[in-house]
Amino acid sequence: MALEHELIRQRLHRVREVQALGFQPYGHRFDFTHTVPQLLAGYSPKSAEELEPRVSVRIAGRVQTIRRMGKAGFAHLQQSGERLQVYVKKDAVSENDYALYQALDLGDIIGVEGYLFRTRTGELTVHVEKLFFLAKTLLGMPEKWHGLEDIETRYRQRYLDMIANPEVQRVFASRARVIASLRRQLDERGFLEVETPMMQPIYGGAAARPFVTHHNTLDIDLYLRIAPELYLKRLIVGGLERVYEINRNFRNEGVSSQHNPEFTMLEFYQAYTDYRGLMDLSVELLQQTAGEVAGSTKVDYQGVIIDFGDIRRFTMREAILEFWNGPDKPSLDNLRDFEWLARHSSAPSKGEKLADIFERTCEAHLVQPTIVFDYPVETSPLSKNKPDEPEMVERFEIYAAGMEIGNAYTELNDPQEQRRRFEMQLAMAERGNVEAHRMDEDYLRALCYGMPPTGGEGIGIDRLAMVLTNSRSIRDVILFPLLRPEGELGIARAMQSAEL
RNA sequence: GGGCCGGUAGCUCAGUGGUAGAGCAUCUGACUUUUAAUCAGAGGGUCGCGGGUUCGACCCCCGCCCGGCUCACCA
Repeated sequence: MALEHELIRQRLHRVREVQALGFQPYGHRFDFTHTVPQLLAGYSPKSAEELEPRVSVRIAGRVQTIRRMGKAGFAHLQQSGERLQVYVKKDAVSENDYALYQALDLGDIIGVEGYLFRTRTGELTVHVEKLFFLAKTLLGMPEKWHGLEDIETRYRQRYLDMIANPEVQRVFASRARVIASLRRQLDERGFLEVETPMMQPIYGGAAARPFVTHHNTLDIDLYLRIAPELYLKRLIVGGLERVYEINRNFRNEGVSSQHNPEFTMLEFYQAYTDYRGLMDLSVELLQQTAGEVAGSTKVDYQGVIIDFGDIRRFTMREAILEFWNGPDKPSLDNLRDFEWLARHSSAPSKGEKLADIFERTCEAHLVQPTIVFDYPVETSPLSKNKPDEPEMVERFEIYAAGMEIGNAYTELNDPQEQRRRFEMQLAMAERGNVEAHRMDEDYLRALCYGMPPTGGEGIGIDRLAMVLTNSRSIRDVILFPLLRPEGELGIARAMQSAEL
């Protein structure tokens, strides 16, 4: 018989025991005076003498350790990833409370009432006078020394990961601070937060394959958005001159340590500026966010200090020259020459060849925060041409830790040119590019009403959070990353057969 | 999708072509300031799944499932 099965039986028996002592195995409200982190922060610096007169506390938490020694014992209660010790002495509590202490299992959630003191070894501890039972665990906790290390289990059962690996909670707290910081900075600058459709009849705003779903009553297929861009720019047409949205995008593509099929993007649009203005704004946003989240513009990422205080800027062609590694180093003129580009890339068009060479030559080297600007028109169907070089557009990307974390451009607001760009994309689609942009007539119509000159930018929240939390995989900053389903667990059956 | 690596007790991991192991956790007992508490004893396994080879397979072979890394693609 499986242990898990047996353990559930044992634990259900414990539930009876707890009830027999007059406690509810799944309690109701518990009013506490402090959280564990509050007590640790407030009283860790205090000496034993400073804990007089007695400081009375009521706290709740999950039992993480138990050391029983006959007529007394210790336990650690964990809350928000931090642990505080409690001491239960037979003489100091009621008979029932001591019996409850004897019946506790690792993982149970309890409350205690008592006062603070320091043990002989100096650890801040609650001297317990009263116990409360709040919730029973029926399954075993991960091992106390190594914790939960199996990566698959950590992602599938994130709650266990958080119990066993308290630093995980801190990562997600930092992720929340990234979002809060960006939101506050944009609000302060007069940007309005909006929400646009996630289910779209025509997808667009990025080069990606979509997820398809179906609405029954209307009997239409809809696409989960790959980007909110075209809706946000409709709002610019309508006069919301500074808008932003922070929410999920969905792209039906590969999964990797840098890609999850659903991911969080900040997109913001500002009328009457251009990509140069956005470069300056981006630098401010990133420096401020790094400072708030990591405590400094210099952050340690996998052993390398990444400095958001010093963000370099290269044109795409300059970046290729800068990071070219090997013989046959090109000149700037080479990078404008179709023949030279064709010798170094098999991508279909001149601009795609340049972008292809850039990605292969530079991306891995862009560890320090870097703005790369001026992109080929073929790869940027929604960006405005450079006036003096129409085959290039006013676009930049922000790289850090070898990843693209931002993408911005002067928005194309000429509807005739936009129409031609869509047609160019349709031609690319005919040649087999499954990610080429679709014709969006409704968006064209909006542009026909006149969109002010505008700069727009997207920042990948997950990747930024990776850099600022020193996380190696995007799955470490997404609470429930996409995994293949596990199949039947059999736990319902085990619980059923263990029922008393 | 390709290549490489992994899946053994609840957790962390050993293991060998010949009856499946350790530590922690669990259960029983001792212990009134311990802290990876300690001490004595006990239980717990379809060795990811399915085939094959073999007198005999956790181990060798084939297929499949799940995960990690990496390449391709993408942000």
